[in-house]
Amino acid sequence: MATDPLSLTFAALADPTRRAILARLAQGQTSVGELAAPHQMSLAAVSKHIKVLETAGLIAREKDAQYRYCKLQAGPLKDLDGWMDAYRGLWRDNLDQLDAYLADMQRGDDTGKQ
Amino acid sequence: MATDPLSLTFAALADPTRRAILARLAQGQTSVGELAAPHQMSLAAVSKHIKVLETAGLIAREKDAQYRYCKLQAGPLKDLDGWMDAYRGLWRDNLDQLDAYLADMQRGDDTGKQ
DNA sequence: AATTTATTCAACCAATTGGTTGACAATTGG
DNA sequence: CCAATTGTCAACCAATTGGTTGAATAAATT
Repeated sequence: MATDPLSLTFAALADPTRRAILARLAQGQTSVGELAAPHQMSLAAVSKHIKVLETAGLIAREKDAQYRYCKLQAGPLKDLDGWMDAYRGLWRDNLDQLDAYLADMQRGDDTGKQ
Repeated sequence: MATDPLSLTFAALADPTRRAILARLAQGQTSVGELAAPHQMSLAAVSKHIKVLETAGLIAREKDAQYRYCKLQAGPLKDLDGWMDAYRGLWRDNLDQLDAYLADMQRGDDTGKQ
């Protein structure tokens, strides 16, 4: 796998379990055990997922007694949002094309397709 | 790998070569050969990358003579943008916290950290 | 018809992923 | 001190990834 920050972020998010963990953390920080509870896999497996998120910079850990509290870090998400900036205009255009196409269809005019 | 649409999209984007291909396609449609040219790997390798993007729905192919023209499809990017909606408020908050922290530091006031 | 151009397919390879289990470490509470 | 709780680490496994090369397909050109 590529190790540049953006690739790490995308790769970390390419898993439903990890996205669920992130969604949970969006509500506030929690321990690894609580994060693992909803998932039907071993604690070790969730621990690995959390490490992937941490490596991507998407979460940070804070140690308190025998607990490791995880909290979401927005930085990489913000970078991802920045990456998307280059494409946002594009799907607006796409929709415009679709609108034009549909309008043509309703008019029974097919010159719009060329 | 998970096969749900969002996971496919994130996974497809978790590679610099594939993001470069997408960036190129944002300028307009091109053949596989032209997409491959800037990359120092075999054409077959690029062809595979393109298939990954296609499977994720990020590009579509149109056949013309012996060429396959690829064009960007914005749908999955739009979905990704929608997924981000749940997190955008969050990094605004994070930045606010950072601002508050930095302001405290400058004032020599550390009560803001608790 | 034969050749060139453009692309994919198939087989292969090393490295990585996502899961398992069992052992280990750290901390708390009886 | 001892036991329970919380989490990580290490070894292992099957499946997937990202690359290679060489053969196959399809259309254009000569």
